[in-house]
Amino acid sequence: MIESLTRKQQELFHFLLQHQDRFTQPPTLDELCLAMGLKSRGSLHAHVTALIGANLIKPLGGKQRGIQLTDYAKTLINHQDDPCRLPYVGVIAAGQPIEALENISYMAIPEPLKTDKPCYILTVKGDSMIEQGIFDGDWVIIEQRAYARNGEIVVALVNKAEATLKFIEQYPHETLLIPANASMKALRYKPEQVEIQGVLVGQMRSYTKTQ
Amino acid sequence: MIESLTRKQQELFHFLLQHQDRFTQPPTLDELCLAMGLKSRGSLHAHVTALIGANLIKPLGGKQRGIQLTDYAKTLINHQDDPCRLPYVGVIAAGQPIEALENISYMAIPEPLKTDKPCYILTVKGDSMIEQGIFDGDWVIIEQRAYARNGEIVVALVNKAEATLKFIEQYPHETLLIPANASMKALRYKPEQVEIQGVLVGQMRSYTKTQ
DNA sequence: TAGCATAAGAACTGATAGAGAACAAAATAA
DNA sequence: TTATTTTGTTCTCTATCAGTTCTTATGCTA
Repeated sequence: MIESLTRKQQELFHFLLQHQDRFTQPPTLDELCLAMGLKSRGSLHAHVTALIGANLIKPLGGKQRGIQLTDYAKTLINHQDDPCRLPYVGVIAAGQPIEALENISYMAIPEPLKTDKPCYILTVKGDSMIEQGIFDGDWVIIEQRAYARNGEIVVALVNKAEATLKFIEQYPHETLLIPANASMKALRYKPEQVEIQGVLVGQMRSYTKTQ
Repeated sequence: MIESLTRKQQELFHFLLQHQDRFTQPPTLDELCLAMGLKSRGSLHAHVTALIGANLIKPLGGKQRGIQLTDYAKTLINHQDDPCRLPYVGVIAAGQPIEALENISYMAIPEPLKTDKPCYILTVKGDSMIEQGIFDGDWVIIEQRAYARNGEIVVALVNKAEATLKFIEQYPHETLLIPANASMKALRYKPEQVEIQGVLVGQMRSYTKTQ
């Protein structure tokens, strides 16, 4: 996405990332022109349109409310500026798609619980990993990647519909998703049915909120 | 929600947030007009209506002087969770005193994993709490206090020598320290043998460092 | 040369903001 | 109670603002 931007477009994007706190309200084109030393809204608008195409800022559908970064763009800053804060994106319950939140919030995460790759946080619903010490209501930190080694715990999207947190075993003609719960069985799929969305790298639990 | 507001509407909302203490009673439209430099109540009223539609303020049932921030709006204020840092003080292994570190280090801890009382962090050694999802090598966040309710998980110092992480049950003539591990037995002590050093409030695990 | 990125500026359109009038409901004073 | 003032609500009208779409122009590079 970002690679397809021209130099000026990247410059604009980085400006928006770095100064997003500076604006209490989303900036107007005129304000951005002033800030970037341009004299014409029209010129800037072309760059803005490119950023919208790259899914970095949101179009506001005819409204006049300034331009806003997308959630996707915000995850990018996060990795650049403040490695300790990760996006909390929603809830993962076995058999359901990940329930995404309207407003992504950020949590400060201890350095050892994450990797230096992009990560995000989910809340776990269900007991499928209970024998691995992952309980209903725990938070998990997931490294965003599309592949895994056998024996890793992954966020897997099955049939493009159901998300689940399981051990994974991948063989040429079969992919197994294995719970850590004696009362549940391993699930067998064709490799193409299973899409890996991330790998477990950390886990957290609060004893004050849950009980 | 808040994104659906126009600039002026957001400005009004922020004004209300910042000056909510300033008004002993909810402000009238005229007072708000004065404060925001408007001359017409009618203009302001449109903004107020928009904020009501966004569930940010509520009218008080037809009464005058009615506008108040909603609970939802108040949650937006204290949303700034500063990454707070807790001291990492050492290792707790059942049967050993807490092995204190020479140099105490600090870790950034997510807000929900701690309390607003003083807390500290230990590394767990051993499997005595394995059925509670607390594994060898996990970090635990402990709220520093000298008392506990029955059923809480505590850091207990036994005979002023051995530290351990267990469920506690306190009775007039007996204190029980109960592991969460079917292969281990509960330990019985006289109350004066057991000193509580803190109560478990959070737990964390890294899957990248431990395996 | 053609093609692209960049910029300026004009012109257009719908969104937004504000003033003021008029009226209704509520609060206050008599 | 009644009369008066304050406050909330609805409306119209107008001016301005902000996003968009143009055209034009200037470098730069393959």
